Amino acid sequence: MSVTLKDVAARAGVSVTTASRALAGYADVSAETRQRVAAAATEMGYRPNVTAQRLQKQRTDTLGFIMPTFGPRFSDPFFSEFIAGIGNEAAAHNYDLLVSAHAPDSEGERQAYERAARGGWVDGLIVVRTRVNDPRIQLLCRQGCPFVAFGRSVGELDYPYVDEDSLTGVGLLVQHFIDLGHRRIAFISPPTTLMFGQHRLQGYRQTMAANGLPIQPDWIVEGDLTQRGGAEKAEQLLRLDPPPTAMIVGNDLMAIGAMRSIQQHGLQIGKDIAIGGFDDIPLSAYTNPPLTTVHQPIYDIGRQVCAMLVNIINRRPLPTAHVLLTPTLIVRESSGGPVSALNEL
Amino acid sequence: MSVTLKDVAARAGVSVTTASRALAGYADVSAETRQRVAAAATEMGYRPNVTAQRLQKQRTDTLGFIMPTFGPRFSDPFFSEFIAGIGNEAAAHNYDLLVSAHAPDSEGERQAYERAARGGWVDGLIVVRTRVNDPRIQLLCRQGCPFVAFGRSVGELDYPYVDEDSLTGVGLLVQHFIDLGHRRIAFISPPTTLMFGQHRLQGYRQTMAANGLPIQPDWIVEGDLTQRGGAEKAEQLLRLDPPPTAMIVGNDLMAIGAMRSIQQHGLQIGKDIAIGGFDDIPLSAYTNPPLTTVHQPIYDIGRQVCAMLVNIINRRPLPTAHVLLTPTLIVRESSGGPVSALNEL
DNA sequence: TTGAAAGCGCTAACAC
DNA sequence: GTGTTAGCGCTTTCAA
Repeated sequence: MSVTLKDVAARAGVSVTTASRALAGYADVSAETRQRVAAAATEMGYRPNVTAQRLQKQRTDTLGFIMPTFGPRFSDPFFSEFIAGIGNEAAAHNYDLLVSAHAPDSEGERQAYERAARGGWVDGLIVVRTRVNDPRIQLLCRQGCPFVAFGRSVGELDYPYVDEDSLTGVGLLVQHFIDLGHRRIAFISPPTTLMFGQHRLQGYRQTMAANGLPIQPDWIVEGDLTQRGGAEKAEQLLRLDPPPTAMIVGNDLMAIGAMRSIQQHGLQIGKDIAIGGFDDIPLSAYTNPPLTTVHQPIYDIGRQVCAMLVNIINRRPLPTAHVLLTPTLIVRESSGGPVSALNEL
Repeated sequence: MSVTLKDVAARAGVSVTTASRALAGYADVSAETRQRVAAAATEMGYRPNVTAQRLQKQRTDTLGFIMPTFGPRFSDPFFSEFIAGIGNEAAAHNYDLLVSAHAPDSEGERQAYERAARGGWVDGLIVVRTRVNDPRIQLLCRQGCPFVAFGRSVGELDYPYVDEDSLTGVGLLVQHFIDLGHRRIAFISPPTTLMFGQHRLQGYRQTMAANGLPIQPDWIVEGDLTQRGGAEKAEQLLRLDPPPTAMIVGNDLMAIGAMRSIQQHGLQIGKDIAIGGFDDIPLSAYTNPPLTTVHQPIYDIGRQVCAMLVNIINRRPLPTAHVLLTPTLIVRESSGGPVSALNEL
């Protein structure tokens, strides 16, 4: 058992209360007493018991993050970076970060959110990969549990979020390919149960339409955000006759998978077919060829989401409750050069 | 404020004590009382206050993981997978997982471990990327704080760990390249301040020696585990005269960076130069060309480490305190085929 | 079978 | 300035 405040107080020859106030830096403690208490605390190596503080203060000083994992061999680099972002920001505000992992839409996930919403477990939650009619958001809103999401949702619910304007982002990508001369542009969509899946898909549709380009139904397929998924869907697109000359892939991980399939068909990326991704994960600059993509500052988003949540918990006014980041297109070799009329036939 | 045990007790017309025992399933409560209490609890939506339980029980039911982050834009997929592993296992044992992020060897990291070792914050810790003379391990051992590490260390300290036999793993890789006819094999080492860096480097040295192959000092360079680092170091190796015909890279992330540099020099991987990595991250099967590497089951290691920790915390006997996993070589195209005598000259 | 009472370690009114 | 007292919500002796 470790050193308690009581021990320190005894050593300093004061009451527990005084010791508490001395350490908390209250003004109504004589300088001399404060000294004695501080000295005693240091000598004895006193550390306040956080659990006791929490029980008393009725707050946990802990933020929760329930990470949607899709099974083992799950290793989306997104989460490492995002957790580093929230973790660092949380630490800066003296908050702990509780992480748990559950399959999306599973019973376990539901219970975890339920538990959090009940209060007493964490002071607030960070929600990612918002879904259409997201039950998590509905629950948290209903229960009045503080949270901030990375991602918008649909419906009349108003809640604080940070999001990247995926629609515009994919638009940049589509326009880029169109400007290079592509006409048969396919789209490997993220799951459209995810809000950003919808946005990205919509960005594709809208920009194609805005350029007067018809979309073949075959050109749109939905992947699961993994490399494997990307590879499978690209495979499917390559079997079309005629195949697309460009593929826009809903995230970098799938794009990397897609590139692999294409190369296995003996096709050259950037020449026979152009590829664009989304996220700009660090790896995307190191693929062969490097991947054209849309940048998303994950680490900073993590920090920002966390900072907002801390403000909400402490009832501090929020500068803005809805942050929509403007995407940047990162052009690399996978988009290739202008398409010749021949290739386009 | 939410429903407390007191509320439930009042509703059921019993004392708090009885309510507590009824819900805890003690045998000395009449079936009828138990019923009433359970009903009241359900109706009122009672959830025990974990903080109060923790204060009383003098345990947090929480595991800590202090993730060594090397700055923003940090996104090693290792951590996503590892956290998913511990998170799932922890949840299965009704433990929470507290994650914080600190730069290795920083003051912040030291304080975080200090805090954990003091007790009261978490019941135990998971330590990764063990270092030579690791101060974290020394601290935890000294304080008697329960922990399990992923990785061995040096010194007389005996502590529970899971580790992969990196030495043997790299050995497999080196032998594989030697068998293909390579003689000038370079090694991009992980930081040798990390234990696995030492092991991997040693695996390289030993296997080269065992085959009677001399090592040029120039052939060994040290990288920082990132793609960028791998790219830079490969660049450096390519400037050697004569350059190596094969490079073994200390982790897959650096290997991917190295491949990029090599390709930028117009060289063909698997033909002009062979590459091998370590970790078998999911991505390594999707690089161009796919990467020969040594498999490391991160997710399962996370589970196993976590399970061991839970046993230790609950003073249950540990089947084995030291687990050393046997590595498997995954041969893919980046190792190319046999080297011709010509190429080797 | 049940309840009163003590206490986990800390904070905060309120008196002195 | 400092101490007394009363909890935060829960578990657990110990008596009844």
